[in-house]
Amino acid sequence: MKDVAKLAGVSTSTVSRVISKTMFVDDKTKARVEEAIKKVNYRPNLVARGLRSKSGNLIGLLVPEVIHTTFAFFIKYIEESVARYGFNLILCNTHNDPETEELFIDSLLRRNVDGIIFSRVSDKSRVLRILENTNVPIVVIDRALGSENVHIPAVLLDNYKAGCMAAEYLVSCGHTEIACITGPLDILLSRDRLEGFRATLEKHSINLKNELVCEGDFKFDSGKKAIDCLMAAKKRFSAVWAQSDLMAIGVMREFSRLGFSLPDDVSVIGMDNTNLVEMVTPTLTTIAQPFQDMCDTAVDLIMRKISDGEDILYKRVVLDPVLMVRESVKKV
Amino acid sequence: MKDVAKLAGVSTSTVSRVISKTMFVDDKTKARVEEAIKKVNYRPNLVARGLRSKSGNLIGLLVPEVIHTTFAFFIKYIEESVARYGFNLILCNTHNDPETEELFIDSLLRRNVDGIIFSRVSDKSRVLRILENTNVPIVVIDRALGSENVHIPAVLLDNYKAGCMAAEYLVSCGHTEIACITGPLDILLSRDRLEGFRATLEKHSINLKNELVCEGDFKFDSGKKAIDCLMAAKKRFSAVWAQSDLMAIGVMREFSRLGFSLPDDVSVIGMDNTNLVEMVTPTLTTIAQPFQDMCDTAVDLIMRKISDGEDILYKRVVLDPVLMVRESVKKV
DNA sequence: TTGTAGGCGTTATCAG
DNA sequence: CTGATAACGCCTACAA
Repeated sequence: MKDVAKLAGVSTSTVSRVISKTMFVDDKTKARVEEAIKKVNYRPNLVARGLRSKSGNLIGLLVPEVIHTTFAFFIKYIEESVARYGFNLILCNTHNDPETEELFIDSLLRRNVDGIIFSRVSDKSRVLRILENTNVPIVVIDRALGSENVHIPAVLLDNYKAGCMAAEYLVSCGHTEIACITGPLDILLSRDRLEGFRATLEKHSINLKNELVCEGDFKFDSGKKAIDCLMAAKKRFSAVWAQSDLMAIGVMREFSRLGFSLPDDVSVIGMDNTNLVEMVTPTLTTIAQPFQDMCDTAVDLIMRKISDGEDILYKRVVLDPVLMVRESVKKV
Repeated sequence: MKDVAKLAGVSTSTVSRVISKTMFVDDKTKARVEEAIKKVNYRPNLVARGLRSKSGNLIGLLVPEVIHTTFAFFIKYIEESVARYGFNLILCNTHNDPETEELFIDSLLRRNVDGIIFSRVSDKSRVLRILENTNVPIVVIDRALGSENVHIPAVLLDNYKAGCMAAEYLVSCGHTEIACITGPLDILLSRDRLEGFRATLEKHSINLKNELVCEGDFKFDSGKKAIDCLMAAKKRFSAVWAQSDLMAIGVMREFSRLGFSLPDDVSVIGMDNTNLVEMVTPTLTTIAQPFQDMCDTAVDLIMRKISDGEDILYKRVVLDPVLMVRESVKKV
């Protein structure tokens, strides 16, 4: 910067002003400065800027896992979205471990990040308290903070409605004996989905028997295990909703292994609409999450807070799921 | 920091020394300082540290894509690896676009990152030249810089050997009429794999006909398309190697759709060993990439350069693929 | 419109 | 072993 200033015959403050475009600079000097900038190929140092102005155009993203889950979508779309704003993304894989979570949060705050996006927070309140006591904009994405009486803006899916849609579709296809494989039931969204599912079935005078509800963990293996469980208990059902595509595919895979033919012998509907749905046979009917919308919304909230100081504290955006019909559900 | 110093009755330099553990401090004063640190809950600001010492414990990672590809593994393992060193990761999705790539590199350098890991570089030389002219440690992972006469350390898979292993296994299962779906042939590793594959078949007196070689793009759809192509041309073959799991699964999916039974009618072997391999029916035999090894090696190289100043400039680590036998290849 | 000077929170250099 | 003091590179009052 000094070099530029010298070359252009101005002071560093003028150079700074030309770069930040925050004050009026005489066109002629501006031109000279810009030329000098090009000549020495000057690039403002973002660390120094971050130190001085407490804003280094950085966003932190915390996810509990990276591979082959819905979080990959959050990572992708959030990175793309912040990049559009000229920001960089610091990615933190918390492994769902509260301690790791806390460490990362600490790091991010010490880096003066401009915002933090959380996809899934563990329910440990110490992290939440840290977050409440900072003025760095925070947005939670994908997972509501349930009982905790904490006010952090969130971008969420209408999970209750997702359950309704899954049920409605299965019923419309003529199914009456229906099973459900949920996510971990200590997670609010799993319960919301189940409630919507159950309520809608009841609306159609179908009782979702408890013995046909299995708790999974959203992963592939738990879909397989759930089917093993149900089959071992000789339960009867013609359709099953798995609350994640991975589990749904686990279900399909296990039925195949057991010699069932899909969707003739049993119908499966998933949730998420990951890329996997087109890769299996039959292709998977599923409830889509609007990942990109969710991510864009989350980033927008942060950016608005940053630039306008807009009060997003009590904002809570709820987006709608979408039914994606493919081949894995049979009309009976 | 000032507060801590005041509370402990020392100067800020002493506080700094206690934190960085770089010089000897009297045990008693050290204890006082540490107590004061706890008392005011002091956390060193990483931006200021980054500015002063030009090292903010940050690593930049550039990938061409995030979702459902092998890059997800790189992201996961590299994040985990740098986290073990107490570093954070800045994730940049370049979309394979040279301009975006350049922008990100620029950003990273201006942030004084301690190192940059590239998984796939586009062949545009301007980026490479930037990288050569900086003293920030760089490691390329996964994709060699071919013809370019550029010296950047790299962590690579022995792709030639991968081709050999795929061929060897198919031959050992009795196949003699074999097809291959490659990655983009302007990428060196695709060619390496094909050459190893072809050479090994020839060693067994099998000629890999050009009409049985299809160029894909590593993605799911191109696997499907390749099969359409081969079938339309009424080619005969009993086994096919796809140079990525995604394409292999595209192949399987397309065969299923066309009414073939797998692996009885045709055998498929993939490459990568992604999580998908267990999700399809039949499960996919594949050539595994040691993703975690590759990532750990890449990060280790960078860290050694950072801490010991070790000269990694001409280092080139080549790791071996591993055959993973599952159900998708039939012995004939 | 432009220059000067001070400081953002650390660390490094140099005395003591 | 410890304390001043000066930077790191930039931004921003304040003054001119």
